[in-house]
Amino acid sequence: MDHAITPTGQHDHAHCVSSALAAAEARCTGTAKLTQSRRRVLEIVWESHRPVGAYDILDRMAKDGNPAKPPTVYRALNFLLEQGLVHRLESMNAFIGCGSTSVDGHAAQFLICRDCNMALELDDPTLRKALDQAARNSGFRVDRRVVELSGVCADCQKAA
Amino acid sequence: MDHAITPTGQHDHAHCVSSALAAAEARCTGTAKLTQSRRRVLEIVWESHRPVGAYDILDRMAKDGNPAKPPTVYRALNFLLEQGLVHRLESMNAFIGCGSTSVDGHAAQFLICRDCNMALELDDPTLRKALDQAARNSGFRVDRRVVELSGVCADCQKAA
DNA sequence: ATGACTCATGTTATAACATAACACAAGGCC
DNA sequence: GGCCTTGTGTTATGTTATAACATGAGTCAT
Repeated sequence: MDHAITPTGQHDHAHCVSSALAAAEARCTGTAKLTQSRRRVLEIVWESHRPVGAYDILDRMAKDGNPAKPPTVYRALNFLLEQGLVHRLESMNAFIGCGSTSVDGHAAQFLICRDCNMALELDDPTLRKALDQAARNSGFRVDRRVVELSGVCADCQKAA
Repeated sequence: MDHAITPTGQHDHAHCVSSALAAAEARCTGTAKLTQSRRRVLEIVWESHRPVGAYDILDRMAKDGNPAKPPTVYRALNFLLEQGLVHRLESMNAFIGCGSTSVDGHAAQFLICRDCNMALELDDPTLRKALDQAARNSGFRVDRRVVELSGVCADCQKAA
């Protein structure tokens, strides 16, 4: 992403979506192709910076006139997860577009506002190192990191 | 807990359970009582240091001769979560006994071994501060922390 | 160009996880 | 006793996710 994303989403979202899609196209050039249904799911995920549930995506597709069944959506989501194009937020059973182009994108941390439901992706290498070091101190080798902090974002604090 | 817990559980587990139960009794002296069914669920959770699913608990209770329905178990689990006696591991939809007596016990971090399924609870204040600081840098106020690192524990690395 | 292979999709059914809503019981307490 | 709070029982249902099997669309070596 070459632009700032604020928690409230006061940004050029069309640009946001188009650059996400472009990045996805660029990444899926090999055997792993960004097919129609995968692209559609990715677009839906990127409609907001709020996490979206698999069944929300299904509803959205039904409204579109392209009704789908759960396996279709879960397959697309799993593909997008593998490609590092979306994240799964474990604490919400929901998905969000990956806003990082870094190699470590899937080591990201999330700040989830319980008021406005916005999820802000951090990609803080210091934090990642601190987490890995803590694990290493216990002899653990870390494969996967789930770091989800819930609370109230700056804007919602002001509003309250 | 006044004793070491190793990832492989090479410890005096009877002591482990009894001190967890004693701590629970001590905590639930006011209006929030540790009733029969709550105690039973807590005991089942403490049978191992592995996260246990709500429906595993139901199965366990059925085998005991005390069959229960899902709401019974979820109510007990919610009570135990409120009292800080168990944790929920979001990335596994499972529950584990809280091995911390500290005030910040619910800010814990977990190391989950994908081979032996053991979950080791860290309660690292440095890590907690680093996470809160990162959130604060984005203007977030943090209410709830989900930090779950999956990988391979020291013993399973040796075994492999 | 066809057979074999791989990858993606469609479809049905069901598994796994969690809660709503209502009825009832037990104990405190004025 | 009447009232209130807290906990439990029960039925039903909501929500999230996957298994299993059939079909189709493209590639590619022979």
